[in-house]
Amino acid sequence: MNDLLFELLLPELFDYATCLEYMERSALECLYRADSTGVTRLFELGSGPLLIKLTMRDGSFIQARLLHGSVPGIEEQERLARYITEWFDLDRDLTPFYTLAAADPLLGPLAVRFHGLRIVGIPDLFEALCWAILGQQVNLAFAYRLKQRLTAEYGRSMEWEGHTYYCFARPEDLLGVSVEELCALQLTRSKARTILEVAALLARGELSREALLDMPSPEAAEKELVAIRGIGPWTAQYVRMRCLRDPSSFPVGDVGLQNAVKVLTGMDKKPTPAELVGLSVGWRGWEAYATFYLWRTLY
DNA sequence: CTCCAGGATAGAT
DNA sequence: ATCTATCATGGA
Repeated sequence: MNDLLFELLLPELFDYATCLEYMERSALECLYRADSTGVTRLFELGSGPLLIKLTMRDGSFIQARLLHGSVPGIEEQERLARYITEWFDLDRDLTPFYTLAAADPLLGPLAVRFHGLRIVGIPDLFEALCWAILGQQVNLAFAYRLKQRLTAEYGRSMEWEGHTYYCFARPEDLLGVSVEELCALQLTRSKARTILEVAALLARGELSREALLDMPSPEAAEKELVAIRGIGPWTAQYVRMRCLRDPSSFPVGDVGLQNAVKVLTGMDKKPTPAELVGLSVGWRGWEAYATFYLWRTLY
């Protein structure tokens, strides 16, 4: 099966190959498979599981093809199209970012080197929160393993042509689960407790992406998230950046960001958050993109 | 054994 | 409101 479902017109300043290079960076990523031909991912948006492959046509369209599953209805296809748009930040006009980057000694070379790279997002709030929580204070390789175990245990999967594709667990999938069960997957008690708390809040409708986006400001949404035990500034800013799509989010406490700046500027030690704020005066409004491009230099 | 990794919290100052 | 001791797990 290889049905073309729909096409999305790509914006200016978008480079699919550059985005794919970023997505190929970790062989440990379990929630999609990326190679130079495209990205394949398992979706659950309504009636049943859909294995979707995104490819490029003519350098100006993304094609969504159904590899396996029953052909979704129009409403489900619209949800899929919205997901893809969010995933690759297709609605964003990057012109202002490239203008300011060109005048910035740190970002200038990166804007050339990674031209057309978008912040690859995590549209699903539960997945974004879990990924951020799992990534707290551990190296990325270990964070990927934790996510893989969590997904294999509580998510769903599909075999197709010799590969296994996974869907991340939904909040409801974790409702009866205990802290001990998650600790058995090598999560710390804090990560386990926080993920279960977030799952419960989402399942009860007391937390949602829509509600966070409806708040008066991204800062207000961040405050809401930080009120949850186990979610600090870094986690909330990370979610602002990759799920809520706030281009001005700036996770200054991020060790990866600090290391990237240290290496690129030749500093003898990592910059403090205050120093990062000082460096970023020219990035106003686009700190998240600056951060993402700086992270990109680490791989 | 030590130090670090895409931190957070409670308690002290 | 800002510092610091502590937690906690795997990798180098």
